[in-house]
Amino acid sequence: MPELPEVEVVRAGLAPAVSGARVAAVTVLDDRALTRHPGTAADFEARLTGRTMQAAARRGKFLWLPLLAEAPEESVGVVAHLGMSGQLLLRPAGSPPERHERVRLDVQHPEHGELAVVFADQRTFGSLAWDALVPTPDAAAGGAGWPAATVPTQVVHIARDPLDPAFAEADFRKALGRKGSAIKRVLLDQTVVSGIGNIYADESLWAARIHPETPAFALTTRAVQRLLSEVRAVLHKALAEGGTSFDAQYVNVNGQAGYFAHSLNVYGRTGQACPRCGHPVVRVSFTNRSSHFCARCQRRAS
DNA sequence: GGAATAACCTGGATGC
DNA sequence: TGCATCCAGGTTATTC
Repeated sequence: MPELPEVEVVRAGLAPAVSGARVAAVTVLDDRALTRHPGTAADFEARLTGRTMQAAARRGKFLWLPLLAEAPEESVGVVAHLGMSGQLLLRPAGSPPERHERVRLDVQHPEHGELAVVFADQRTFGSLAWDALVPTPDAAAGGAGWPAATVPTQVVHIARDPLDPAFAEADFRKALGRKGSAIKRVLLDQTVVSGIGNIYADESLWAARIHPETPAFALTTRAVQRLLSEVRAVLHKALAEGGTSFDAQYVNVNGQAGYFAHSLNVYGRTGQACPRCGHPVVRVSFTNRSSHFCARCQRRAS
């Protein structure tokens, strides 16, 4: 499931291939890949064809490809979200269709020549969209790979992620102090902190020895600092290992899987011994999904 | 206004 | 073997 490390691996893989590349053709094979696009598939194809991409940018789990301006004051780009199973793949020009391929961009790069940027998505929760870029509320850089202080309108409500140099720790602590919800729910709230999904929430809470159902406001300042430190450590480690791949759902732009699944301590390890204390890892239902934790290491505070 | 929940979706795993 | 059901989960609209 693409969370921050997986999306960052994709962004870093895309960046050299799309920066400076011109979109020669756009083919939408499935309109469901454009659920966030305000117009039709034909509109998306027409807008993007002939445009030149500047970079590959990311905030949290959102990606965007800013386009070179063709008019004064114009600031636009293509927003991408991988959802549950989306993939952005780099393929040779004219390569056969990928399984679950939804959109294909045929691009021409001044150095790398002709390439295909393929958006494939099994469960169709991901999407692409044309969007305007607007100034960031804090006037800092938009996100990873994008030094300009702009973000797509669809991303402006998304908080900065913990690896962003402009991440405001004080604001994060204040937000937790106001939340009566379970800390895990807050970690998954992309308007509070972005980039964390179910896997890394479970792993970070285990590392910080915090029960997932602890009310956010009940965490001490020290506990919040420890949690943030563990979130960053988990994300950095996952990034170094190429992300988490359980099956073919997540791969990098070359179709290769990551290795972090081998480093998971609690996620998906129901009934297995906690690596820290040996107590069996438990799984509980949590708002349409699952939480995995060690009931001995992660005591619930009230 | 904040919090909780359902819906969207596909394919693999499981049970009968 | 074949069919039905369950499960995975990011985001957002809806409901409370």
